[in-house]
Amino acid sequence: MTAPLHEAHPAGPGRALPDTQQGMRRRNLARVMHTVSAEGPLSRAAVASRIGLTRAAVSTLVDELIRSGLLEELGPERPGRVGRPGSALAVSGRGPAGIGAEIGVDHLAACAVDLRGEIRARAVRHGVNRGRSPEPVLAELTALVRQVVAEADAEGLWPAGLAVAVPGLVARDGRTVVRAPNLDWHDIDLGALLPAELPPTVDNEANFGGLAELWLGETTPRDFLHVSAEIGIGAAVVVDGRLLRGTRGFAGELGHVPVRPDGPECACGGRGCLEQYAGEEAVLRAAGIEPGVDRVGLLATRAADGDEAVRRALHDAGTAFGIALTGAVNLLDPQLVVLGGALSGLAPWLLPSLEAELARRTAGPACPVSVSRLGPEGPLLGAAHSVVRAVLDDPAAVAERAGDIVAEQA
Amino acid sequence: MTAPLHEAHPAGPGRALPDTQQGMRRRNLARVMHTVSAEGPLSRAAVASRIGLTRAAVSTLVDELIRSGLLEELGPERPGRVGRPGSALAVSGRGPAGIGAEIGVDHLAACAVDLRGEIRARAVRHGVNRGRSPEPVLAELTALVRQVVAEADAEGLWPAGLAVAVPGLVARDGRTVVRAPNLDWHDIDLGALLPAELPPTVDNEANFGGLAELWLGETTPRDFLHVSAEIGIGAAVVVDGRLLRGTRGFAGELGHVPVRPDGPECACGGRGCLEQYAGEEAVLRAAGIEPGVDRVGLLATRAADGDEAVRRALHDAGTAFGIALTGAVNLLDPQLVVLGGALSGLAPWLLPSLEAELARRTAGPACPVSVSRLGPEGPLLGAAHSVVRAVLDDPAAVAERAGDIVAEQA
DNA sequence: CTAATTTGTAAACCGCCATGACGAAATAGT
DNA sequence: ACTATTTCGTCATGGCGGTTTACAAATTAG
Repeated sequence: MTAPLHEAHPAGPGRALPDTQQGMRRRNLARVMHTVSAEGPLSRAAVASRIGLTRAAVSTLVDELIRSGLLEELGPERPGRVGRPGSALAVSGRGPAGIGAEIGVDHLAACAVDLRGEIRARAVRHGVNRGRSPEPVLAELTALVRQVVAEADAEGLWPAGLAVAVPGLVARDGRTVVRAPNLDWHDIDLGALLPAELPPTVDNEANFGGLAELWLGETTPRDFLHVSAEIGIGAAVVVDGRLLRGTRGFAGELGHVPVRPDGPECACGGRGCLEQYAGEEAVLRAAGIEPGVDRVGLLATRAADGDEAVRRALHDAGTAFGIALTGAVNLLDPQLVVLGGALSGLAPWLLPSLEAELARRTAGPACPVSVSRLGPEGPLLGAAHSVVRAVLDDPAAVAERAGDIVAEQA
Repeated sequence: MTAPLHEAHPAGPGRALPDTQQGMRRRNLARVMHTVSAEGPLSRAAVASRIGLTRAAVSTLVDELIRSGLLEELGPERPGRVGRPGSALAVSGRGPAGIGAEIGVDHLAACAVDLRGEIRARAVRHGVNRGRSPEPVLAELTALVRQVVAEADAEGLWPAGLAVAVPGLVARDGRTVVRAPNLDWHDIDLGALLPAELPPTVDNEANFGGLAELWLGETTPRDFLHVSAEIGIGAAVVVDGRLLRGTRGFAGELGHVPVRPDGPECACGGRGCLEQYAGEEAVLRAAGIEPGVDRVGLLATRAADGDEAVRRALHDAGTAFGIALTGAVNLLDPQLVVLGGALSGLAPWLLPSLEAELARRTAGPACPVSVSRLGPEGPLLGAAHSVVRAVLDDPAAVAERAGDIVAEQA
């Protein structure tokens, strides 16, 4: 599996894959799953009218999905409408689960999400990972993953895949961490260090955060820019509901967009990159936060307390964000910019100057900016959900494995 | 027809369209057309092996396409290989044609391109359009289009659609020009002013230029940024072989990416936008080119002659491009940046500083920059080809109309 | 209690591609 | 020269998948 899971079926005029009846069946199975997943309990007739197939066709599709354990029959609906009530169908709460994991600078986490999107198991382990070598960290993470898988198993769930969010650049192979500055990792093949029993997918935490916003955000459109600043400043570019990865997988490096071309030097080789003004280090220094633990938390506290130096630092960071985002908005014309991750907590003090700068530099109405409500768990949830989406995108692929599982249990 | 023609069949997991056998047939017809179009004369067996269907299936598809006049049988191949030689199939040089048109600041143009990609008719009319009202300009353009259509008709071609490239922002409806600063047009519905007998599609000239690069460029990848500077500085963002349009259709506005946040004021409301350093006006002023006709031509001549002021102006413009492109490359991670339009002629003097700036600001290998070979006709060709692509993308839709045409002729 | 409406399913049907067999047309080997 | 081999295009058959049509079941409206 070289391509990320949730792009298992990249459709488009470009592909030269054959179009056979089996493919049609698979796509229609996926369509049923997506419809039921997105619009809650639904009768066969309701599904049929939404996806444009006949009731009879949907019946056979649903039968197959129920046999595979991906859908469940909840029983007759209780309608006030005339006519025979339908039998409500819902995505199964047992069967395949998506396993998400996250490698943070100071924590590790894993969780299991069922097809309904419910978190069914989770495990967190705090501890500084900065500077540790990959092997012990991955060993700890593997233990967490196994723990979560075991918990999920106890609830009748089996792992359909594992997705890992890391704070760094990940190659398009979905397993190699090219550069994770805050861990000091370079060119590490995580695929080889993760539990062999699960097909793992690795991606940037900003990307998974953006996907979480796309899939779980309440009013998130299909075209937006999700900005997060856990470590470096990263952005997820979502276009038409798809994540833009770039040729090498490095798209979204907002942190190194030039803000002042003659500004301070940056580790990337450039000068005046956004990170020099709005990166964690830069802001903490400008705010006069002394070294210690949870400096970002302290930053938020002091900002809330009205500390002038802190407020000014955040104001200036917001201005820098505004300049960099002006460029991004001009290039991409997104429907929305979402501030996620650590930024969401600092938004009250960042937003005013950010929005002012963006508005000033935009002809006509400026791109709206909102704040994510997913909190710090966005990347972890996005990772787990990416596996769930892969199942919804191609239920037939999973159904085979599900059959094996059922056979084993019998 | 609200969506641009060449996106007639937007496929993807997001769509909720039914997947029936008719749709399958249509997609397979499209696959045959694309394969034959892209890889020259091909036997049925060769097509079958490329698209993964059986020879029998391809036979029936090809029969249908030949009956519709979209494919032609060239006769037996002359191979040195063993076995019965195949019968070469080629895209028809008669039948549907794409009509492209361009509204430039000082010219109008139209052309007809057949399914093979050959230009079969063209018409140009010089004359300054800046400041003229849309109606007379569109009337002239309509005359050019009718002339081209008549020429094409004489060669057995009928117009399958009309695409118009304009130097300005176009709404996503594909007909409204929101803002064309160099024409001084605002919120003009070109759809209402164009020949009613043809379904027109309007788009930004930078976008069509980028699509021309994608479809006609010799080594153009599927992920690139095409920069053109006919009037303002525009870019076409191509991701995975698809043009990124943005929510409102305004994506690619590279000219208003901030280069120096405190630089000179720009008409867009911002300061220090790329256009203030690399826009036509700015460069001409810095180069000391006096008012007159064909100032860009003069610029190139003097640069070639070694004029120091001109060279310095272009060097500085290249630096500004480098800064703006650094941001774009960090955000999009394209495989290539292509300089097109007027920029290609000035590339010798822009490239060195541009590439130096880009390389300096990039960690690791910098994104390669190349120069388009399409010359100033890129947008016009891209427009005409967008209609051709629409035919290749859904031959069944055109086959119906083709049937009508044949019936009329009989 | 009947009529109307809607749901889910079964049987017959049609369209599309796969399979397998065949003649046609070339090359390779004797 | 003649045969064997290979490849091409086509035809008949079959399987698969969604549609159409019909019908029983389950509800509401009158």
